[in-house]
Amino acid sequence: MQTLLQFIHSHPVGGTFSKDDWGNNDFLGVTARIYKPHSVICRQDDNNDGIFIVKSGWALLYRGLLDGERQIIDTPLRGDIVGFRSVDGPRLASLASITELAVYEISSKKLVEAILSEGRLGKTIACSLARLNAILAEHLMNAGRRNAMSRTAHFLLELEERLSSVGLSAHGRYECPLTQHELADILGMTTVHLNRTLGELRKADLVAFRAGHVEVINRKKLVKTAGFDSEYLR
Amino acid sequence: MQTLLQFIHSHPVGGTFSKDDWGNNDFLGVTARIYKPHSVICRQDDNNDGIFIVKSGWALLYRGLLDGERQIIDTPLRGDIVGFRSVDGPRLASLASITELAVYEISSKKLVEAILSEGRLGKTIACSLARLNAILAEHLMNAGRRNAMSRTAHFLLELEERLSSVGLSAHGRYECPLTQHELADILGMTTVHLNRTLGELRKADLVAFRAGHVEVINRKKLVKTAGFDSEYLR
DNA sequence: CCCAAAAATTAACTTATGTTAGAGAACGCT
DNA sequence: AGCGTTCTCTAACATAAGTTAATTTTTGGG
Repeated sequence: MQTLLQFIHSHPVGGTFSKDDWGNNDFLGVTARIYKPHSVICRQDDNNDGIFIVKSGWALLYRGLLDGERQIIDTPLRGDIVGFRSVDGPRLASLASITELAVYEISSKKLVEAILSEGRLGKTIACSLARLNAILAEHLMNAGRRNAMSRTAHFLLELEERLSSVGLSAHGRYECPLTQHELADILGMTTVHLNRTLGELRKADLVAFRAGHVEVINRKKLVKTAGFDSEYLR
Repeated sequence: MQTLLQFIHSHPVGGTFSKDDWGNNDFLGVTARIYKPHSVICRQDDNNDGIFIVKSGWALLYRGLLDGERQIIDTPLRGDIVGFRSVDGPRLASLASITELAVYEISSKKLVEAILSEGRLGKTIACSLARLNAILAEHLMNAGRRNAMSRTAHFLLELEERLSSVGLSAHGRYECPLTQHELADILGMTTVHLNRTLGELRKADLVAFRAGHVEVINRKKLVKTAGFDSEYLR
């Protein structure tokens, strides 16, 4: 079985983890786990304090409203950190797997201890969180200031970029196991309207999203309609 | 003049900074600055790498789209950190003062050096970023899944809570120098519609926002229409 | 290979929010 | 105190996106 050390060493993504980050703690308390597709890894409002680092697979991080609606906050991908909070307290969001999902788990307390004794780790985590910040800020732009078409285009380009940086996309093609319903939840719109929008994007020969597969057809036009600049993902 | 040390020590907000955080670095390279109202502190796409910690005053952190529209990402308040990036590169957002704004500035490189040598600082920054993440995630909920009325209600309650935690609000009242135009940019809607919405909130005796002053009138009903739970701000 | 369930698609209709335009109110100079 | 500028507020109208509902297609288990 691959250790967190090996994983982090071989996938310098999300926060560019490296061996030195963990100093002499030697990964005490880190557990590797595999979840089945469509299982709930942790629930909003729960009081356990585990933090997850995605090893492989697709997941959804989401928050529910009182009326039963939910908004997907992010789709954590390989190397991303999930569940780090500034203070003790219940979880702010739920995490569910879409595909089979492999993660490393570590308790919040252990991680904080490790950060305190090893400056490099603190830097790594801070950088990873700063990147997540940038992604969330861009999603906020999407939700607030872009229409359905450019919003959808923008997110499909973001996914391509993020997947490509971890070796899961090439030549404008990638596998995306999200249903239209899930994608609509991410983009803060209705399934029906997303479907209309995907149709338009296809008809305009910009991107095609069918059967779990995304294909960028006319990148130049797509980037333009999306108003996409990948800088925020660096 | 107050030093960053003293400030951070006396305002354990945002990331609960404390004296030890800075170890033996003794705040080298930290500058205190004061900006006039309505000045631009830093610009999106600029290449300087300064990081700001807000000491007092109101500011807007925003990102512009190509078509000239902008989305306000956050309103950094006392104790908040602005501008930390995961990698070198141009700024992702602009920062502008609304009122007179006092900040501490430190170069990104210096801050990273300090983090590397002092674990506590890394923890502090990471926690502060985690809190900002939670705030952005909640704004995303707002933009994606709440209508104009609950969105507005939610943000006014958030401001109250954040200001209250730094001693700038009490008894459901606080000063808020934002114009309706700025508030609309934050909430991702038009000035006209925000105006309508504020009118409704006033007529329903939930909150009143007039002349730079906010007053919560019926908290219980307001919290309910907003679907507000302050946990994410802790 | 078939069937049930889930996902995608389309259509008709409704509604929340955007747009444009203008008038009144407040603010900040000089 | 006056005057221009920036805010606030309203109204009439336009439209993107939501709702409901039904049909077709795909998927996965037995």
